[in-house]
Amino acid sequence: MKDKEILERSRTRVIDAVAQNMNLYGVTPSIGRLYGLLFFSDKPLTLDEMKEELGMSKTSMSTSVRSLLDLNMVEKVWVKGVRKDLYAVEEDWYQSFFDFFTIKWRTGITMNITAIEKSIAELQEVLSNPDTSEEIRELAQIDHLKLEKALEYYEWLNRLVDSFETKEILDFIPIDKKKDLVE
Amino acid sequence: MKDKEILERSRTRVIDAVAQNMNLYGVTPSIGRLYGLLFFSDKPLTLDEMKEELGMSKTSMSTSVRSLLDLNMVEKVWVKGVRKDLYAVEEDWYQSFFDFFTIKWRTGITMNITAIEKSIAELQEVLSNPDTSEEIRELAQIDHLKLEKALEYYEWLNRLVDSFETKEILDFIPIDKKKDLVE
DNA sequence: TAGTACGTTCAGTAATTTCTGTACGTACTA
DNA sequence: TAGTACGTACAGAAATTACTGAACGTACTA
Repeated sequence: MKDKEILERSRTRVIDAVAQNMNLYGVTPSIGRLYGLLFFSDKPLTLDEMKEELGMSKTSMSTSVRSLLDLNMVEKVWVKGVRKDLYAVEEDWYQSFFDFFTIKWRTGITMNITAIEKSIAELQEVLSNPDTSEEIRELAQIDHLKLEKALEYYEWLNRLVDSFETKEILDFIPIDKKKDLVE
Repeated sequence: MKDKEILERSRTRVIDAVAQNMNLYGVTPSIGRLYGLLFFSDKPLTLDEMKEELGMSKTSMSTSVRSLLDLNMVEKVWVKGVRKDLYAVEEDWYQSFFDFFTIKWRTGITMNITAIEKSIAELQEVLSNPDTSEEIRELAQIDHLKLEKALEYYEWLNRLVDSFETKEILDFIPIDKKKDLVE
């Protein structure tokens, strides 16, 4: 049966590409392939089915699915009468994209802003002290300036992530290609 | 000398945060710390200075700097009379951000679009063949639909990256906080 | 031209990450 | 209540990635 092979190959090609792409975003290739499997599956899958399909351990399936859940890329599905946990992909890829980067970036941004603000405060302390030597004062001033610029950048990034989280970015880059239609 | 320590500590804190953040984007912590070092440095550094400062091998410095160069986050600086190569950070963090994601994402997007288009073509081939069994036809149709949706998503992502590359995103999310001033 | 200073290539090593199998806890079933 | 089916923690194994040091090529220097 040749056709079946063609379908299979067409899936595999896309799954590989998607997995590689997700890997670029810091997701393990295995997790990426699992996502691909779920993406093409016509029904939610159990851990055992995934294990079977990917030839990996159940433990791996468990932890991988959990990662995808944490990123809101996969959801737990409840089906009457089925005892095993079932999982399916979040169908809306835009939503997944926004969730992924909101979740992933927000932490980093917050951490950076906190660190920078703390350091700025320390530098200001040094600068406001009349006993500070001229040499130190100059160094502190330079660093202070750099940190202020960095802070501004992270605040901008925060606003970018806001526009992901609220989906307002879609007002600027609409899904519908005809962006300039309104004008 | 207490003040010097404070300055040092304030730098280290930010460098660590930045490195951790970059790690989130798929950059090695070592490379992140190197970037931090260059960020705070008041002058361009040589490989030997970096090696000294970070306590790592020159080989590592060479490859790490190359990575940062590839991402346009660091640039080679030429100074009259200095034989060694000198490197400094790209001062404009927004530019670095845009370059980073343009470079990193574009490849993945292109790869995915290619793969998806190829698979779609194959599926259409199967679908247009009158000998195709009803069972196969149905499967192909479902996959085809999924791939069309995925394609739409990647094309959207491509437009998002376009807005990074052209910096048009700054029209929507301005660096200057007062976004709604014009209205 | 020989000598030296530099950056990089490459093969091997170290460190980290990912994966597996066993053991365990919980919840449903008879 | 005992038994079974399930998901997950955890420790060790396998695979991958990051790092190093020696050797090499190139270009400047005397």
